[in-house]
Parts: sequence; structure tokens; C-alpha cells
Amino acid sequence: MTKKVLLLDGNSLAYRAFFALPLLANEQGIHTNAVYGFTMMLQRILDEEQPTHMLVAFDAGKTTFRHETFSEYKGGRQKTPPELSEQFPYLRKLIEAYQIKSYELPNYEADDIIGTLSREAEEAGDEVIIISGDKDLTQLASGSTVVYITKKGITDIEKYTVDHIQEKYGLTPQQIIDMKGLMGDASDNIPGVPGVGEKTAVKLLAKHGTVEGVYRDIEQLKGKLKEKLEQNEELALVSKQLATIERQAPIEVKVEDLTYSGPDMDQLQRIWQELSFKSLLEKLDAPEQQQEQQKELTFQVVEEVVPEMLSGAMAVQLEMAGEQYHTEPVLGLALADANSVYVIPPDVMQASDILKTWLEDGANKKYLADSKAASAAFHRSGIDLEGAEFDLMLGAYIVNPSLTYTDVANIVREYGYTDVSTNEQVYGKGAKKAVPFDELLHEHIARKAKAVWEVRAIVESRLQDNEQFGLYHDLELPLAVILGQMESLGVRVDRRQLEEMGQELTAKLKDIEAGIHEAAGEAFNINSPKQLGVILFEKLGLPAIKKTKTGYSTAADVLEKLEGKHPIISQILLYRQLGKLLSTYIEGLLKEIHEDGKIHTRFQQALTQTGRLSSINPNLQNIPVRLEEGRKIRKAFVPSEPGWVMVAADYSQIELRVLAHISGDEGLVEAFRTGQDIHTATAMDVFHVPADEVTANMRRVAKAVNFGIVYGISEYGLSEGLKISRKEAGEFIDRYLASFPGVQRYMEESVKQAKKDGFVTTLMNRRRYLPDINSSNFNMRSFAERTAMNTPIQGSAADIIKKAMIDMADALEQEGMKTRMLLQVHDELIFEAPPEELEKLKILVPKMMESAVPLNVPLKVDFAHGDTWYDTK
DNA sequence: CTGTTCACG
DNA sequence: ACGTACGTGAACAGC
Repeated sequence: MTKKVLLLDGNSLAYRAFFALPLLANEQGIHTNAVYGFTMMLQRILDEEQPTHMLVAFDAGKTTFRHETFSEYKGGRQKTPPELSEQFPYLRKLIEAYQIKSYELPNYEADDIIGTLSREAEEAGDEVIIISGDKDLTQLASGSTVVYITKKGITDIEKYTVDHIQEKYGLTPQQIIDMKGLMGDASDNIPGVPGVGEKTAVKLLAKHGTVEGVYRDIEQLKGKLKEKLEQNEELALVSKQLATIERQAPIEVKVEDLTYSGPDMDQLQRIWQELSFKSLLEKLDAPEQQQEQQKELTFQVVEEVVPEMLSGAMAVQLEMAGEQYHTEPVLGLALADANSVYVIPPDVMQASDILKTWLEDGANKKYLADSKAASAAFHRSGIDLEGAEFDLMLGAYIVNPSLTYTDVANIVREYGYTDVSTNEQVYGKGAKKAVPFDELLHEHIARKAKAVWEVRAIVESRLQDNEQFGLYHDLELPLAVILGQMESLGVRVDRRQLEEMGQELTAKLKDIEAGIHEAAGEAFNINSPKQLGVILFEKLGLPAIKKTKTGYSTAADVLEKLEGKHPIISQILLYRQLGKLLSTYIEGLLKEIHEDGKIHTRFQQALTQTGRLSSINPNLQNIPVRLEEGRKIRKAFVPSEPGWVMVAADYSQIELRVLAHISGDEGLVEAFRTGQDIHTATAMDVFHVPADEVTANMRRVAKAVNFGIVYGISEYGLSEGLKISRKEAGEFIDRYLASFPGVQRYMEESVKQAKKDGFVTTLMNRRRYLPDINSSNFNMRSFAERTAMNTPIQGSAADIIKKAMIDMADALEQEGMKTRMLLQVHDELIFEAPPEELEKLKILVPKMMESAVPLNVPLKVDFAHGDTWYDTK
């Protein structure tokens, strides 16, 4: 029988896991992230691969035979952080519990052990999988050996087969060694040839095969490259030698000794407990045991609500089986305080005036898991909830927006409370999802209410500690009420209008489709990038510009570059554009119109990492506007009262104004204070010309640079945005930062703050944690750095419009106006209004929005109205 | 259930 | 050298 042999690079994987995950710790304060990451990876591999033989190889000691060749090998490496060193004993114990063999050999590295064993296994005709975080190991790939290299994260894996290496580098596995020889490896301090990087190395090897081949043919080369190669021949050969994995190490283990037959479950459970791997333990002993672990809870299912049950402050859990709280049936209501828990079935709830009165009295404080969902659902039953004093989801979101807030059980677990089951445990998932029998359901609702009651104080104290209580209590909490009202009110949509547009579009699409099929010479699915790729790049022979993971890219920017090369391209672009309108906006929106003729979106208030809202079922924050054909969709969004008008008010350049404020950059502040066109002003400074000499192109460039600045600029990003070279993009950035030194300072400070504190903040002290900011992985770190620059800007803008919404809602009520706020689209607010209020609104709306938060530059709001949303321009 | 594409700010 | 602009949601194809 052939064996399936798994060889793991213990040190490399532990390092990867350590840097990929935030610093977790168990109850004794021992850090566990590396062991945890290793475990997750291991579990996944065991599930997927089901090996018959396994070994974890470790490096032994500091020096190896390679140091005899090159004493600086792996020199300049940072010392292993103590937070990681302390985890190695646990890692060993864990491997022991899995009953996996481990091995190390003085003077050799883990690579060499793996190299030697994989050779033996191959010779015996066995299948081998090598797992490491180090790409060096890919040199071991062969017909029967695949090398898995962890990608960002730890459970994500890239599989290096011979073919994959060929495709990715155009090299054989053996040539990986030659590549390392030429380009070196900074992390192992292998020098390589100075000035030769991956690109050059690959080019050379494609032509000359090996390092030796390059030097054999050295006379064919010329210029700088030849010079560099000649000067460093010795270095190249030594580097190659260093990069070569020893496949004949004097190891004492044999492949036959590595049999794997599963973990010792008792031992595994013990070590997981020691490390506090709760989620893994749960998986281990299924839901039954989890139920048993919960503390007993007494609750009373009531047939009638009596005043004695109701106190001045209670947790209120209104249970629905799904997320769509605008339509989802109510399954029951639970009330909890320190002394008692009551569960009220839906019919009892509906019938009780006592309960309705209590819920509508703001003097009674309610603590809820999701106040917006509850009040929207109560609203359907004719109950106007008042006095929502605590919202678990919002509180937890403000403490840390990076977690997902969909389930009470998962939220309260973050705060150490475990006496409640997850929705999945109670309702099941996928096809098996169902409402359970009453006893189970009632207990679940009761436990949720109790959990909210118990956890409230902890969440609030965390908010206080972080100086975020104000943000939570005075911004997000009142906003939830307003959003709930906006959602319940809904937006009126003209069904007929959409249907007519749909018919036109359908006819047009049919014509275009026929034209495309004719041009292609066959019928195919234009919506399938795979089929389309074959037609364009194989059948029609157009040049493939970009590739995706799965094949040719056919994205719009690629197709645009091909326009003019073949008439089919512009037809495809048009087909895509109109197809999107039909399926997403015509058919999609029609499906979302409720019986009242309105669309009731849901604003997610605890989702984005920056503090913005998002809109779902449907998304009303991405209704087309940039292209006229799409913009017409907005004609279907109409006032819900006859004769009323739609009103739109949007902030002009809010993000750049926020940047001016928080950076304090004098030039930027001055430009806004004097009311200049900001892109023109930027162009003047960047190109050193007076206003009347700024050309349209200069302004276009300045605008793109401004965009880039807000996003956390990178040369590459700007070069893509402007379709110019990276070098030119870099020059624009340098000139911008020289012109606006305050902005440069802000960028540096943001990154510095993130590195020091682990998070960045907005104007109102919203936080975003950036665990990757000190990552050793360039990509992850760069991403985190751009995020550190962007989040305070985008997030502060979100803070401002949220405050404006609260002020605006207050003002409308104060003034006793009929106007209704309907939608928020990040920097604009949409209303419907009776015409007689228009004159007043023209003053009031900009005033409230502009004064929401005082900045050191003015905020500016543009106001428009019309018969439909389309006409508010 | 994931990847690609495309709509918005 | 690395391979990206920041933040979202929905439809569709193809496993």
C-alpha cells in the first residue's frame, strides 16, 4: 500500500502562526497564538489529507553545517521574541498529544530532515506532502511530492506542484535553488548577486538553466548586469550552495517509523484546556455537553402579563428566527432583571396593554441585544419602543468593530459570559434550520435576555475605560432609533417605472447578445468570465493583459484596453453595463418591494471597520448615478405622499475637509477657508502655477492624487488610477507631500500611533485595531499602514454625518415638520418633504449638517430637490 | 460556498 | 522585490 506522508516544518509554521495572529493568551497569561495557529492549520490538514504517516521536523540549535561555508548564514536575524519562545514547550506537548513523531538533528535544519525523508519516501513510491511557511522548500516538489506553503493567515495554503512552479516562475523545482543563488534571500542572510532580483534571476535561468550555466555563457551578456555577475561569481555559487537542501542528512528515523493513527483525545483535551482553546473544545464535545455546562436558569413562561413582573429596568429580548426583522415572525419575548426572567409567547404579548404601556414608557429602561431590530419589529405590532438604554451589539461594536456581531452568544462570550447557546445550536443551519419545540425555544430566549442583563455593566465599563462611552451612548444609541424609523418608513418605489425600463433593457440586451454571438461565431454565456475568456483570448486571439487566480481577467479595465482591437469588445462592455442594470437594479429591486409599495432596506450599524453604515436587502447605497443609463433607475424612487418632493443634501469634499482639520495643514486649511476649488488649488501647489494656468489635465491629476491621499496613498495605486508609470506617480506624490507638509506629518503620525497603540482613532474616538501594523509580511504591513491613514478620515466623516442625522431628526421634531429622513448614503441624506416645507428645509438642512461638528475648516452642503430621486440634481 | 465582476461613497 | 489603492453589497458562474 502506498503511504501518504506529511512532513511539517515545525519552526517555520510556528513563526508564521505567531506573526499571522494577534497575541492571544490563556488564563495564566501565557501567549498561545503560535500554538493556536499551528493547531488550526493542523486540524485542517488532517481533515483534508488524512495522512498515514507524519513527522514534525525542528531546527536544532543555532549553528548548522551551513555556517562552516558562510559564517553569516541567518545572521542579522532578530532574536526570537520571548512571547514566541515560551510557546515552544506547549507546541511540543501538543504534537505529542496528537501522537505525531517529531525529530531534530544537531547541525542540521528542519529543511534537511524533510528533504532527506521526502527523498526516501519518493524512492519507495510514496505520496509526500510538505508543509512550511518557507518558500525554499518548494525546491523539493516533484511528481509525487507537493509542497504546501502557508499564505497570509495560517490555514490558507498555496500548493506548489511542479506545474504550479512552472506556471508561477517558469522554473523547475531544482531551479528554485539557482534562483535563490542569484537573488539571495534576505531572511536567511543569503547574499546572492547584488542588484539581481527575482525578475532578473528568472530571466537568466530561463535562458541558461543554472547558476553554472549563467557563468558558462557569461560572454553572451553585457552591460551592468554582466559586470555585477562577474564580480560576484563566488558569492552566487556559495549562495546556491546555502540554499540547497541537504537530502542525505544522517538521520536516524525511517519513513516506516512515522505512522500516524490519530490523537490521544484525553491528552489533547487536557492541553487545549490548559491553553484555553475554547472554540476547539466546544467542537470536541458537541452541543449536548455544552448545554450541560450552562448554569441552570429558572424562568417563567407567562400566560398573562401583570404589573408585578415589570420593573424600572429590564433586559428585553424580542426573538425572531431570522435577520429580516421587517417581516420575520416574532417567536416570543423575554424580560430579565436581577431577580427574575419571564418568557412571553407572541399571542400573550400582542394581547397585553400592560406590556405595551410599559414598553412605550421611556422612564422604564430597556437593555437590548439589538435595539434597532427590536424597535422595528415592535413597530409592526403597533408598539413604539421607548427608553432603549443599552444596546449590546452597538456597545461591543464600539469596543471593537473587527468582530462579527450577529449572535448574542458570541458577543457575550467576548465578555466571559457563556451561559447562552448560539442561534446555530438552537435553530440549526442550512437546510436543517427550524424553530425548535417550545421548551427549548423559551429557554433560549430567556438565556439571551439574562445574558444581556448580566453583561451590560461589563460592556459599559469597557466603554468608559476606552473613553468611548459618549460615542456609544450619545451617538450610536440615538442613531439606532432614527435608523429604525427610517427603515420602517421605507422608500416608495414606482413599480411600473421599473417594469417599463426592464422591458426596454431586455429587448436591447437580446439584440446585443445576438450581435456578440455572431461576432464570436458561436453561442456562449457572456456572463461567464471563463467562457468569455476562451472566446476572447483563445478563439479571437486577443492579448490577455491580466490574469486572475482562476484564469484570464475579463474585468472592465482590461476590456477597455482592448477596445478598438475588435468590435466585440465594446458590445461586451455595453452588455455588461446593461445586464447589471437589469439583474441587480430592475429585477433585484422589484423583488424587494413590500406590500405597502415601499422598499425597506436595513442599515447595518455594527458592521464596517470604519464606522460607516452599510445597507442590505436591498443595498440602497449603491444605486447607479455615474452613468446616465443607470441614473435613470433613480426615477423610480418617488415620494410616498402625493405632491411631495424628494430632497437630497450632500457634503462637498467631506473627507478632504476632515483631512485638513485633523492634519492642520496650513495650505489645505486655507484652500477650504477661502472656498477654492480644492482640486484646482491642489494643482496650483503641486505644479507651482497660478490658478489661470491650471489645465484640465493638471486638475485631473490633482484630483486623483487627492483621492489617493484619502485612501492612504501608494505609488502603485496612483499609477493605476491615472494610468501612468509608477515612477511618475511617485513624483506626483513627493510633490504633493512637499506642498502639504502638514498632510505628510499626519500620515506619519497615524502610522506611528498605530504601531504604538495597536489602533487608530477618529474625531469622536471610534477605534480600529490594526494587528498587522507590525507584521513582518510586507503586504500585510503595507495594507495596515494605508488603513491607519484612511480610517481616521473615512471614520471621522462617518462620525460627522451620524451626528448630523441626530441633529436633523431633532430639528424636524422640534419644528413640528412633516419632512421625513429616508436614506443615508455616506455623505448625503435623502428626504421626502411636502412642498410647503421646502423653503425652510433649504436653510435648515445645510445648517444642521454644516454645524454638526465644528472643524477648523467650514463644512459645505449642496441642497437639491425634485419630483423623484433622479431629479435631485 | 468561493471567486469574479461591478454598482456606490 | 513584494502586489495593493479605502469602505461596502449583490448577482452570477461553477465547483
